[in-house]
Amino acid sequence: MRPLPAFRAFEPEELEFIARFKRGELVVDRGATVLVEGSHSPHLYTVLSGWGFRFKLLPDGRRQILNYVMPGDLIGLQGSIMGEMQHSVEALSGLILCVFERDKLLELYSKHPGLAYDITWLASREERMLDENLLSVGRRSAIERAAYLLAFIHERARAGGLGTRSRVAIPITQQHIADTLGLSLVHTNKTLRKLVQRGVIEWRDGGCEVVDLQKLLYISGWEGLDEGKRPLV
Amino acid sequence: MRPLPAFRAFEPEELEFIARFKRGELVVDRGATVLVEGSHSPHLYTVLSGWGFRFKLLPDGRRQILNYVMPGDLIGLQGSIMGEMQHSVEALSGLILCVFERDKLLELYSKHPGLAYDITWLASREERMLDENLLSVGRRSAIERAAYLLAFIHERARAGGLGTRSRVAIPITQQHIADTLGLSLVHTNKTLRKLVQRGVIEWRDGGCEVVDLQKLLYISGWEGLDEGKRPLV
DNA sequence: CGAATCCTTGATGCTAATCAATGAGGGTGG
DNA sequence: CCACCCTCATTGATTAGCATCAAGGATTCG
Repeated sequence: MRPLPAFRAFEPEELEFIARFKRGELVVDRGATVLVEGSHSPHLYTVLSGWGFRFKLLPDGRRQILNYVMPGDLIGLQGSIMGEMQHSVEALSGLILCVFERDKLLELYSKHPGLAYDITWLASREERMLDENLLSVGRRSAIERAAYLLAFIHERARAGGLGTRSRVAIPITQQHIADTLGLSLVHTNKTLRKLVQRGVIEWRDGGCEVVDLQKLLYISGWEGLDEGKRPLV
Repeated sequence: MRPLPAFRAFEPEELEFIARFKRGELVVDRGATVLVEGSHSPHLYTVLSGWGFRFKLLPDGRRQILNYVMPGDLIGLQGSIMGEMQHSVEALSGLILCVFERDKLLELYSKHPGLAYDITWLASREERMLDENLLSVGRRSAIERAAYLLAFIHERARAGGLGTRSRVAIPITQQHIADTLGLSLVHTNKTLRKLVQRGVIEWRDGGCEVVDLQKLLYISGWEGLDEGKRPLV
């Protein structure tokens, strides 16, 4: 994954530290829960392959999906830094994770300021994505939200090297989209049908694909992702 | 502010570095904009006193307030780390800011890993607050959202040492609340009236005060803030 | 073949948006 | 000092967007 154009180049000693920092790999099945709200995980993970999502639940079961996780994303940082996980993470597809020891995070901060900075970069980027999602859920109409979300996921996936030739199969159900947008399942379905009818997306066999990104961006009123090189811890 | 029970103790050399890191103080009037979306600010700030809010705008003027900033909060980190501000910040009251040089952030990371860790802690905490706000806007009803928001602001302010004897005057208009909750001004007013009638909050002269925190928490279905010691950069 | 999961569609009702208007301070300039 | 304006809060009437209810179809899997 490192050679991908999206990722910054690392120093040899940084790579060496990361290799030592790494504890092992974890394979998670589709639908399994990786991290649970309220738990104290001794680990921190980097996604090597697959898709997942972060979410929170209300006591009565209402679910809000906060963001999606894709290869290169760090998960469990909040739990490592603040003690207790405040959200859960579930696998959308089979997931391979690189496992890190939470306790070694302090060592990373003292010995590798460049990597520490990268971690802050990732945290900052997550915040940026959340800001945009909150804007969407709070102020955009149903169709704008749906268009924004799909364009956003599509762009992120493309930037991370997923899919082939501008096409990405997004492994998601309409229930996930509904829980991300803060809409009901039924209304989400009706909204997505409109996008399909306008020919901007296609929906097939348990997933979705963006057909016309430009039109999707236009509907959402969003300008698209604009990230330079990013770190990969 | 440092002696407050909410903040962690620092080492003398850390304090010394922070003092050198500090560039000066900035006084901002109520209603003024501190940081603008799209700009490249050479500075990073810590709030010394006053209230403000972070927000984003859609091209047609719809506004979403993302979070509130209070004494001890760091603002502009996103801009410093990722280059361009992706949100704006406006002063809700008169604001005094401690100004830091963006360029010295790298030096901080190399020489003071403890402080670097603190900055990540703060970023992580911001993410946690955003997660909770997103859950609120996406999945809670109007009255739950309003109750949650006011309880949340109240608790944060109390934890930061604002107000006296469990009472805090929150310097906010109903338009701000509406733009935070993703509701219209009219509906927000009607919802707040219900909270006033139930005797859980009071609304007076351009602000709001929580009267019965327990009942407010009950209405919102939220369990309250639970932070231990926090850093203050 | 029955069960489970996911998608789809129509009917109905409620929550919240929009429209419209009024009132209560506070500040400013004549 | 008062008339005017501006901001903010408030309230009623109407409309629209979305939720909820209900049911059925398609596909996969054991």
